[in-house]
Amino acid sequence: MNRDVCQVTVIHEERLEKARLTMQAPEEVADQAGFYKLLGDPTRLRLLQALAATEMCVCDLAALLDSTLSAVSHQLRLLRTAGLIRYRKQGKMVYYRLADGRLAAVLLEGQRFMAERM
Amino acid sequence: MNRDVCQVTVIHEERLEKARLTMQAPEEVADQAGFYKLLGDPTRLRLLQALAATEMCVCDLAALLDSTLSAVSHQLRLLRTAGLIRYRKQGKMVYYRLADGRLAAVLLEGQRFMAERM
DNA sequence: AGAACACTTGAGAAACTGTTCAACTAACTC
DNA sequence: GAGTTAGTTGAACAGTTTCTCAAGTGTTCT
Repeated sequence: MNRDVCQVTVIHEERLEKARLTMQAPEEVADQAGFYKLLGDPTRLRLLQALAATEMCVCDLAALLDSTLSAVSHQLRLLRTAGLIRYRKQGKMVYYRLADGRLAAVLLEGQRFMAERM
Repeated sequence: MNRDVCQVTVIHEERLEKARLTMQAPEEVADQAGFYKLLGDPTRLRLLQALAATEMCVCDLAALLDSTLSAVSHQLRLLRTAGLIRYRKQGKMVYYRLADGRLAAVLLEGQRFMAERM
């Protein structure tokens, strides 16, 4: 954080104004960045891609990612508390699924974006 | 990483098969997660949102984010080497812009997703 | 040439992240 | 009840990230 005042010389004040219009408020930016941060880890992204296909229990997910129950459970908790996934208990098993079908759409759009650029 | 073999019991083999179809290959997942990771930092996300509005020099961006030239330059380098932004030099100033208009679309879709969920 | 400006870069510190391991809960089985 | 299985949780550790500070580059100005 800066001391008191921004000492940096502003060159194009009109561009700053234009940019301020399209930018989100600080709190919204934090939420948005938090969302992307969750997608920004390979383990979590694979979990989400898997759950986009079908509901699965933790055991399945651990086997699919060739990981441990513990590691998967920790990551599922993060996705869960962020509201990206939901779960239901059945006996001693816990089934996870995407909370929102539109998340699958967002993931697909991200894949398309990466695939199409050169 | 696991030792040799996955000791986890697979409960629903058919679900794993279904999931494997929608999931990306490991290398693609890494790229995709790397992309989201870049968006997952408030400073970088604000830079991208700003550049989605208009081309700007580093000085402008530092003033806009109330940050330092150094901090902004470090983050711009990450976005630059990832190919998300480009720059042109004009005299002693460096103007940055989004490399791809579709990135602005992706950012907007992300905002819409966050805004619409309850 | 020398000073000023816009920006970049490397190193270091502080904070954060993701995994592992061990201990735990809760449900099912014998 | 004792044992097993599915899953969660907390602590600890290794690795990563982001900022700051100081030093550097290259361009403009006088």
